[in-house]
Amino acid sequence: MKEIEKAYEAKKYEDDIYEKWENSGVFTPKIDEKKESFTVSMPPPNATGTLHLGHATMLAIEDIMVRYKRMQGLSALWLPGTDHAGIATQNRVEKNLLEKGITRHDLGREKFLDEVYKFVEGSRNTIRKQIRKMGASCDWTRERYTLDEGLSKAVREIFVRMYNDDLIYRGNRIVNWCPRCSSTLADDEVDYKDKIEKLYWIKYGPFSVATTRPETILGDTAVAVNPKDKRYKEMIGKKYMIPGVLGDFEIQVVADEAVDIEFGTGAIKVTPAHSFADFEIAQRNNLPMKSVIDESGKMKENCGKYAGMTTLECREEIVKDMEKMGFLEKVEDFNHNLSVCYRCKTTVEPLVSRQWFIAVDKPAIEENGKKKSLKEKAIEVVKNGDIEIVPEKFNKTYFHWMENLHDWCISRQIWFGHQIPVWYCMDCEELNVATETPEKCKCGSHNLKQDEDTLDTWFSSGLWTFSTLGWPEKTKDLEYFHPTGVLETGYDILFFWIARMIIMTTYAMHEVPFKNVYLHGLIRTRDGKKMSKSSPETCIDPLDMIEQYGTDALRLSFVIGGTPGNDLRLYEEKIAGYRNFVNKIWNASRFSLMNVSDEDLATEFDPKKHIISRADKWILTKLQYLIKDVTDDMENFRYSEAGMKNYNFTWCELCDWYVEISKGKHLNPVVLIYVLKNILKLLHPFVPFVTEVLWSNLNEKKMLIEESWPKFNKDLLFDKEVEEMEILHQIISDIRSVRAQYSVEPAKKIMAVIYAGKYTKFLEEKIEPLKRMARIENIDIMEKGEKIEKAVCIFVSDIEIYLPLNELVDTEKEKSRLNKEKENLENFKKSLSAKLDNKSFVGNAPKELIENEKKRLAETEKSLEQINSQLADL
RNA sequence: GGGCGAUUAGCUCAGCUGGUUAGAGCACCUCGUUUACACCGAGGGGGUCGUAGGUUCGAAUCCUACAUCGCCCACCA
Repeated sequence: MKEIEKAYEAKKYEDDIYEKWENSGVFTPKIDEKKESFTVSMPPPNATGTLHLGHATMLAIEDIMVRYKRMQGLSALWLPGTDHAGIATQNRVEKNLLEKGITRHDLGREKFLDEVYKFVEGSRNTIRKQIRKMGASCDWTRERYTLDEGLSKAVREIFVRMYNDDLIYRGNRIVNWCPRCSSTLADDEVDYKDKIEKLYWIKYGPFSVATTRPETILGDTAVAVNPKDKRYKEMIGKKYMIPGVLGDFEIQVVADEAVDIEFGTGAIKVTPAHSFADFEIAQRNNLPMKSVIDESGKMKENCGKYAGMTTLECREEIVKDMEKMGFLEKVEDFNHNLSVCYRCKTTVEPLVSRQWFIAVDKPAIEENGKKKSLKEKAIEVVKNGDIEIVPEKFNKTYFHWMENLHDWCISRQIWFGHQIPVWYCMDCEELNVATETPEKCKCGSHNLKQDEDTLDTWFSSGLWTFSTLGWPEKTKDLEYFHPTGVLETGYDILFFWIARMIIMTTYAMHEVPFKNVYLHGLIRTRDGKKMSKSSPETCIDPLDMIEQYGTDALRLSFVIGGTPGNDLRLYEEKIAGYRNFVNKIWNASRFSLMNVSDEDLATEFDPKKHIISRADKWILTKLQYLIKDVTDDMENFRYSEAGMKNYNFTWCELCDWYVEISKGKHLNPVVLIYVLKNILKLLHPFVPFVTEVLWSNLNEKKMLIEESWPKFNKDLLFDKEVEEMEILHQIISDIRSVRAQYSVEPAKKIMAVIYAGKYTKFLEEKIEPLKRMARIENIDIMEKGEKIEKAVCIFVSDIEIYLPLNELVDTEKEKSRLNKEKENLENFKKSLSAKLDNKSFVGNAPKELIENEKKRLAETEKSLEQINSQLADL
């Protein structure tokens, strides 16, 4: 006999429970060769971050996976960490400094980095606390950070290996350059913005060309036309002097397939150094390159009077000048996709720069005597099923992206990150690529200078699954926990991260980083818009929701009603609804605890001894099917389904029926507690806090988190009793329904006469709950008997129930009620007979289905008979 | 331009390999302090499963076209 509080107040318990888990060491799995391992690498939140809905979703889903596997007896490791997020973090700190009027250059590299480290340390602690708030059962003893010594070592090691394998090279190539960040951007770090711009038509010697960027004329070295274009056939290969604003300049005419004959004049000006498409044309045609824009987005010295202007200023000036000089033919509006930096939204300036690249197309990985490129290997492991993506539809997206991947530019001109492990000799031309700072150059000189650039953040996070386990050392962790089980994250970083991990891991480890990829959708507002902090009325702060409704409720709202890869709309009522459910679990337990003794709690359930009633058998059977279904759903990543089934069982079956029937002398403490313990286990991965608090009241030795997942037990299936119980449910529901239709006050007790046929004995046993739940004063149960006057009649299976409501009975109302029922049944009967009369159906459909339909038809006919007979008497 | 997805009750969504008289939660209506829970209980209304064809004995589920919405990728001067 215990009494717990009337309502569950999450706030009171959550922090204590988390501390208890963490201090107990359950989050830290042991390396046990007898056990299978299961690893999840936590997608490292940015070091700048505070918890947002994306993190919260990821943490909820991953925690469900990990708790489930842990309860299944696997050695489950969930490895947490943070990402230094080079550009994002540096921008953040620069912004903070700018408020004080300081730029990073004022401080210099070292002092600036100190500022960054200080900032990062603060925000890392914030995010650590917030991850705990979500109930994440991750192993904090193994926490990693991309700039840890170990991980940095892994980064340098990989760099050196790839360099030695000729997979990393330095080249002059066109890159996306963000003048604000003063750094290159990878292709997928560029966003596009629709914008209407001016398209200028320019008289260009013998040609007429169009451009949205007249300032690039200063860097033109060619005109390209389509080789099939007859208009320019004669001109291909020739050189022309073109009169321009700075005097005549020379171009040559080349033929290239990339030029569209239909568009404009069919001739384009080529600026190899400042356009991706033009760069490629130049490469194919061996064109000279003329760079006219520098890295701050200003015109270079070779631009005469325009030197020093920004590109926009220059554009304005040059247009004016061209107009004066008669080169401008026309100007029109043009819908253009402007490339902008994904971090700061500054317009990207394509320019040629000397950068480090990873060669993705170069044959490198040797297998069975055949060499495959990084790309080929990364495609192969998904194609052959070594990695399975959930949902499957993302396979296509992945292949498409991978197949179109260009060499990956990995150098960034920012200070915060892993500095490139290359030392240039100031005395000779030699490059020294090494994992540690070399003492001297191969030539003997000590005059070495390390490359100023840092590596792309995704370079280091690409190593995440194995660098966090100790690689390049051959650690026991690495051997036991790698490859990891599932990589779970939002679909928006499939390319950024997952693709990179697959590339880097298949290269370094010769194995996949993970067996499964589970992609969750994005969280949206009720209207399907992106959650953004700029609209606080629809934007939900997870921490605020935890404060109000508890972590468990929030977790459920991420999981139930969503499917992998599809966006999920979230709003407060939803979370409140799950808070109600959490409270329901609490109260089902509260009821149980109030009605059992310590002795009952200590008694181990023995089916032979403790099963008493049909209700016991019914709930035990339902529980078995639940265990089976939920386990199956968990194995197949159907967390929403699993959660919903738990929800329905708890609320509708356990609370609404079993507990209700149990009230009074029918209560069977041992079975009730057995069922309760099992449902708490099944619910635990979803709502860890409330279930653990409740568990602590059950006098168990172990914590719930350490318990084993329930197993399906076919000895606890009692299908006959389930059928009988369902009849009882039906009778009670129908009586309640009639009471409501006749507006019989709930307080008023009525009489009932039941002719129960073969169910007589069963219903006699259940007379007490039947009276209580249908609010009946007196019930006469007989096998059969005469029809009763002035009574409402209900039929359930072949049981006849009479409710003598006397003066309340309204013959017309009864007629219409019965007629409606009759119509339903007749329609149903019609469709069943039509099916069964159809020879093709009988010939083709499975036997069980046909048998079942026949049975249903017989039942329907029986009910119709009863109703007709009743109608005849009215 | 290429690809992917969505369209089921007023709202948010389930419905896994085709066989349910189409489900849930919220909202709505009626009633209700009964040995847990008003963060509750009981009862109820509400859907020709986007449209049009097709495959099949049988389609919300498979195929085709169309419509509407959304996302991703590419990009042209």
